[in-house]
Amino acid sequence: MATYSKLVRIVDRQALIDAVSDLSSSKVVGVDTETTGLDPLVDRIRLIQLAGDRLDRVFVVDLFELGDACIDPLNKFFTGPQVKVFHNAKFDLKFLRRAGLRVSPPVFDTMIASQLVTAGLQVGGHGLNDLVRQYLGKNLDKSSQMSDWSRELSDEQLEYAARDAAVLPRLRAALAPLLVRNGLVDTAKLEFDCLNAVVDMELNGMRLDVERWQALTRQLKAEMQRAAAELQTMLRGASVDEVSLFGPEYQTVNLDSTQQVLDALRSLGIPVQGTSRAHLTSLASDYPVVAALLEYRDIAKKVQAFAESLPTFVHQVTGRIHPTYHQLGASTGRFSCSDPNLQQIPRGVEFRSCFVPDPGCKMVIADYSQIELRVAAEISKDARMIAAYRQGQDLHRLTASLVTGKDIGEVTKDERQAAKAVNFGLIYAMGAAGLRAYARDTYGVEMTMDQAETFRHRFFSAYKGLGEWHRSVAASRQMWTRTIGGRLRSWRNDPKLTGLLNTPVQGTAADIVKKALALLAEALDGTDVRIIGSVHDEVLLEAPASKAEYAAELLKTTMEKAGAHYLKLVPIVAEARIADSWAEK
DNA sequence: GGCTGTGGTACTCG
DNA sequence: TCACGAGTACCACAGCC
Repeated sequence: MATYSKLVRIVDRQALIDAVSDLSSSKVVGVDTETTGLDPLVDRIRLIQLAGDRLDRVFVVDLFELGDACIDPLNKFFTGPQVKVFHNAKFDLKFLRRAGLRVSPPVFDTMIASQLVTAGLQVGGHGLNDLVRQYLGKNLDKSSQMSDWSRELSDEQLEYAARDAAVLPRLRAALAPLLVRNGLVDTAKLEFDCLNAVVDMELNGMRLDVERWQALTRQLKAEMQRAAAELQTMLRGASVDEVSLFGPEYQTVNLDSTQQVLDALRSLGIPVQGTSRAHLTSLASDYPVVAALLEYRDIAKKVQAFAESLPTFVHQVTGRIHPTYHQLGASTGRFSCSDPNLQQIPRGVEFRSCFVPDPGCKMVIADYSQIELRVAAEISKDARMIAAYRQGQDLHRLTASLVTGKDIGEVTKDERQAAKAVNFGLIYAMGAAGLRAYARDTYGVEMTMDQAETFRHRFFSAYKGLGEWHRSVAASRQMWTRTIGGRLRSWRNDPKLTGLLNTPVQGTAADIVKKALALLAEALDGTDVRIIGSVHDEVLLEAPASKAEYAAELLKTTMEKAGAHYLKLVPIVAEARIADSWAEK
């Protein structure tokens, strides 16, 4: 598949300067890299391929030949006005950054563009080869992809490298009209603009106080063993004689097997439907063995999923944890995170206090205040919610006063807590039964079925706009939704009402966080304040102690500015703090 | 008997 | 029995050599 006529291998500085000059005639330049491995913290870039859309040549820059002589000319190009087209830009940007090269917008990522236009519908892959096949009707030979790029390069390798870059401007030309047609230009720009922040978060990672973590792990494991032994004895209650006859090894239950645990509970005469927490909580007060099981589960989860696994992710070179952020990992537009998933580290102080800044540094942490409720107020245009937020009122307290009939000043702590469950549950059209269960399990709030029904009724009498929004979405029978920023999600089969309501709210919150990250990456470029993580409504920075105040102020104002970019009726508030670990409030 | 992949369950987060 | 969105660990099972 010939997509270019000439491959120009660049091995000296002057040739590179000439090449960059030639490329200035192109508005769009495909960029790809070949690296000696997959880890930007260990491996190195061998080649950078540049393919201008107005040239029939592809420049293949050999970094092993050029060394640091490439930095200035390439930085001139990468900060220039041309659209730099990548496929899976995050991968290349991380390696480029490590080589001292920073790419400024405009950037176009064909993988992200493809994910956006399919809007959450599964359509096969978004690999480069998938896109070339789909949009250009050709097949790419990827056989050189995993070849050894650290030695003398064969013609075949060079051709492969050039071809991957050459195809990118053409892919962009195919994808850009689809973004336009689907109203996704702003969303695409948002995603492209926050690439540098994602690169920051992955390259910087977070520091784990390993000794502290290991001490925690030892303690949790001891607790787990105690809990397991106790539970094991209680589960064998019906067959104590057998145990005394055949020894303690007899009839042990695999505590991690729901099947065996269920059988054991039933053989004790306990009427269990399933072994999930929802089934068990109501039985815990009557059956000590059930309480023991819940306690064991609690500790076992912490040991197995977190305590033992996290240290395996500490990087050999940096000593930090570098997770992978999946920019479009969730179909609402949120990030997902893996290897490890730092977005689900338990909230408890004992865990989060192990995440610490480097010596001499502070963590600067900010989160949005009730962002989803605020977005729901904006989308539904509910007059009462909007007024409350404009006046800086506490919405949970307001809801408590509306459903109890009390004055705002007389609302108790417990009532406010109950109202939290009411707010979060009911904005997405939860039923009374669901509300009751949700309030109990999530907030420890007990309410009768009648109370739940009454709360629900009063809630929608108070927030009429919210109810109207629910009715209009239910009546629309739409197969798609959009966030305020225009992000699209489509369904193949009839979506549930709750999904139709939740997606634009969660997605708009994601738009806001991404906008904040994009602004931050730009504002912090060239400083020693680092973006180290993001958890849905929270952004974490690490800064030298002397700059922590500045960073906190910048973080708060930037996050609020991002909110104001999307929300016009409701103010968005972010709260920042300076801390010596992730745990401090 | 041991390996791999898959689906289900349970639990963590916002 | 739980509003939405995720990832991971574990078990159970099917299919394979």
